[in-house]
Amino acid sequence: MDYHPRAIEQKWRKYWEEQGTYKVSNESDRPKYYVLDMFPYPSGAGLHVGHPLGYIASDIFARYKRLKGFNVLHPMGYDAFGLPAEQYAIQTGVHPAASTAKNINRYREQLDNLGFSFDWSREVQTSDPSYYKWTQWIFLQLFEHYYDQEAEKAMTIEALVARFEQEGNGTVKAATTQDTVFSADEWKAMSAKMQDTILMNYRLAYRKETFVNWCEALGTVLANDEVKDGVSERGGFPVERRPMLQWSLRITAYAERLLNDLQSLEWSEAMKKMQSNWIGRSTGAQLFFDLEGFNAKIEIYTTRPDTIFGATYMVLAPEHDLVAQITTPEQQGDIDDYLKYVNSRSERERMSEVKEVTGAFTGAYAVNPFNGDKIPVWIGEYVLKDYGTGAIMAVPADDERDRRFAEKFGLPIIDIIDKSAHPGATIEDKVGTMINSDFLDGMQVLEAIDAIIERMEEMGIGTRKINYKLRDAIYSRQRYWGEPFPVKYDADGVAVAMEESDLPLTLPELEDFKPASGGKSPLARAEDWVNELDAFTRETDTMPGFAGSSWYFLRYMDANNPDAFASQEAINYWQDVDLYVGGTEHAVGHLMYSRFWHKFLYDKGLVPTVEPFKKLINQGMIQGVIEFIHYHKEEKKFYSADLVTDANRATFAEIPVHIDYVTNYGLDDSHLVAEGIAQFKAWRSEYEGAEFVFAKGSDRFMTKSEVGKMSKSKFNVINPDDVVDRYGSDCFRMYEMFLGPIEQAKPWDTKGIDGVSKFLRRFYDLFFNAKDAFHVSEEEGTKEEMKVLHTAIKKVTQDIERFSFNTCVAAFMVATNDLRKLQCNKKAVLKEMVVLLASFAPHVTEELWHQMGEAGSVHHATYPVFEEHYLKEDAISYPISINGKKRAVVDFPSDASKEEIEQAATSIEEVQKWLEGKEVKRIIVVPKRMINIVVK
RNA sequence: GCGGGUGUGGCGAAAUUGGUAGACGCGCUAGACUUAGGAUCUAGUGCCGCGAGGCGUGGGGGUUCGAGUCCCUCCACCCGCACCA
Repeated sequence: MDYHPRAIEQKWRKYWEEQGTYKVSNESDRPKYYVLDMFPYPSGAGLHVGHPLGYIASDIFARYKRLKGFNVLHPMGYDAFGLPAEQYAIQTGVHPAASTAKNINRYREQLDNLGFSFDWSREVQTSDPSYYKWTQWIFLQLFEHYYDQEAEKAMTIEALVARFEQEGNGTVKAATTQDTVFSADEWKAMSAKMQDTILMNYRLAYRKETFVNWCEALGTVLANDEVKDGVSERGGFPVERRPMLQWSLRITAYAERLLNDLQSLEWSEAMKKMQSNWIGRSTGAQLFFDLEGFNAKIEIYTTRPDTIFGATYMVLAPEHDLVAQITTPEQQGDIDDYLKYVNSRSERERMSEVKEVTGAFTGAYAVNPFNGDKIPVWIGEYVLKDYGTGAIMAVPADDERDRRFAEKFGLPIIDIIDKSAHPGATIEDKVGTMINSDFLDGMQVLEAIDAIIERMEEMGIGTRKINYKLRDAIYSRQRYWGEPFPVKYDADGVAVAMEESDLPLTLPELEDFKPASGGKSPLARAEDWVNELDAFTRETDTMPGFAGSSWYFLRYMDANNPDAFASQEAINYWQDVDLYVGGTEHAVGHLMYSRFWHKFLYDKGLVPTVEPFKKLINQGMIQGVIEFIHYHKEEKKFYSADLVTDANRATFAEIPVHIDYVTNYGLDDSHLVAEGIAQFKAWRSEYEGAEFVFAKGSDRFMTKSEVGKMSKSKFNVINPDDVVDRYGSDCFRMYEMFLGPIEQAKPWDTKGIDGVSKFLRRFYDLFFNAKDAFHVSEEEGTKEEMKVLHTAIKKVTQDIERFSFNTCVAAFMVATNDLRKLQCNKKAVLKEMVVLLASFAPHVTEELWHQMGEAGSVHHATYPVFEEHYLKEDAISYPISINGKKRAVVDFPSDASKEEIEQAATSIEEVQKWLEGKEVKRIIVVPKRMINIVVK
């Protein structure tokens, strides 16, 4: 019987939809399991074959868990706010909502074509007001909370205000940028605006001045990668770093918990490492240096307080507040020049030219608190404003960067650590004996660190301090297509939260999506909307992309709830995501923010778990193959790739060819035949007359293949729909899994798909007799058949559990080939095979399930049980011992006669006899493997 | 520079705790059936060798009766971070 996947697949997809086969309830006595994919941004390009890899893997796992008896939540939705739709709107005038809706429809069609078991009744779209109402709501919660470091959790601003009224802020230990202390009376005496300013220093969502790349000529803020050589990439206008008032989220308050809780997660080590590096915890000391002639101190952070006797200069970040105050008149010119230079450089340039040493002397001197030495104070861009205190003590003897700086500017270097006992230690290794360091002399580095911190604390000039690289997240975007802030400002500019009952605050309609003047969001042009409230104006910035995606996994639990972001019953039932599948590109963005929001909601008692994503699998990217042909620029002819040599390569241009024209595309043997050449000429009419020089002695025209991203501009996008049309989605799903390990990046190569296609046909054929009629026998399976079945059950189950889907497909192939050889048509065996295969090939298994006359859906069946006795190699063990030392065991098949065993045993003894006189060192017998006799 | 990973046939890749390296698929070879074969089926296929046999998991060294797997070292490629004091 011929296998016609398209007809079968359409039939069952319709059936599933009608039957609501994949609808999942929040009430079940089955154990819950939550399988989640990172939801896509619906781009205009649609899906290519690389996108579904993770979705297929998670779908297989979700189906497997369902068959195993779990109530499985497996939803899908769209991260629908984003820049591309807005750019498209600016160019074409098409409203982002319209283009997004169109793209979502296209995505849905493509996803539906692959037979996923999503429960679409729970679909979410982050740009839908009924969804972003709750994004705004969570933002307001962040706004109304601060982080209390004693309670180690978020607490309300209301409670904070109450404490300020009682005792001021001196006793409050909080994550804050508030650096002055006030009493209760002082607090009460403050103006509302003043109080608001102070509270902003505590709120988890707060407004502050942040440095951005400002382009005056374009009237907008530019992202780092839009700035090149200090000018805008578009237009070449000057760009400066300028502070702007922006919303931020105080994620740093959660740094310690975000770091500590990593260890409980089943994520790859690489992923956890990326997160912990991003958080970047370090321990050290914070201490003050007096400034000579000023009533001010420089506060610095160092992980190496032990090296303080080698501190021969200090460096402030160029943006440091003290710079203006302490610069001497003689140095003012130098400093101004330097600041001008620094401002002209984007953050990216500062990062990319790490090796270059720059700086300027302020003319001021600090005083070493331990020996009274005068230390010159410099500024330099290698000291970052946002890390530590934005100021360092420089120890050129023990820090690579400080040394380069000292060498360039001729500053003194004092050796303070003797590393002669540690050959091979680098300049920054914390080993060696202290020298030239007063009371630290003779100590080892690690004891010296402790000793000096103790001394500093006694002297009251410094403290032990933990620092993080993690920065607060800037949360404002000057864009239209994002969530509006549910915040209004009074005449004093005090931010006031909107009432929950007024949410959602929806986006106003606009026709022009270009940024407004002064770097403002296009929303600023919706004046009616901005000013529609008496005595208040609205915030015109919108939230960034990660806002909506930081909590969507919770919405799926109760996606249509109008009264809460999800009901407490739903959240308590589903708890958290058991398996999360997505790309590594979100390692520190989305995954960090989601963990942060989740922890905040946990503090509020709104979610029962500390972490949102228990287990994480990162699927590798599927790349494309880019095919080039060689064009001889002078002769104006195309040459087959084998004719291009290193010697003549320069005379050729490489022209990308649409892969549809290439036969056997892939890494070897890809070529154009006459038809492909005709297609190419029709496509690129400018080459219509060009001659093609073929490979030697062949009718082939070789191309050059390269692995790269699939993209429209490389003409190498493979649309899954085309593959599905030809082979069916069961085949496509299995082939994607068969390509290789799920976490590994690999180029797409359609060539091997025939193998999987063949497998499916053979599997299907098992159910048909020689006359092509459906026929399965009611007889019991033979011992041999049952062994094949149970080998498959065991292997497939193990492999699914460890996400080794490629070997799983191989196991299906082996079993099918074996059953074919056995000419097995026993229902008892085949029915189990159908269920086993159902997660991978949902359509054909459903078809066969029904053909066998089984009731309901195969996807509600019970996963086959593996019974060990079918696999057991019945064996008798016969122990032998040699030289009284090693004990070994030889296994014989159970049908071996006693005589055979005796004989084998004697033969071993005979070998032993034969070996007499020689010293047998050892005999190792590995059961069913080998006998290894070692003679000395 | 730092951190993480990878390296196995012509290709994609397998290989529980160290135990017959190369499962499975592609490709290739031969054959069968066919008007035909880019269909299907059967057999073969790591390399060298007629053979017996030898050699084989990036290179070199080590531990072990035994190493793709463990240790040291070097090389190549990929990914992430990048002046974090």
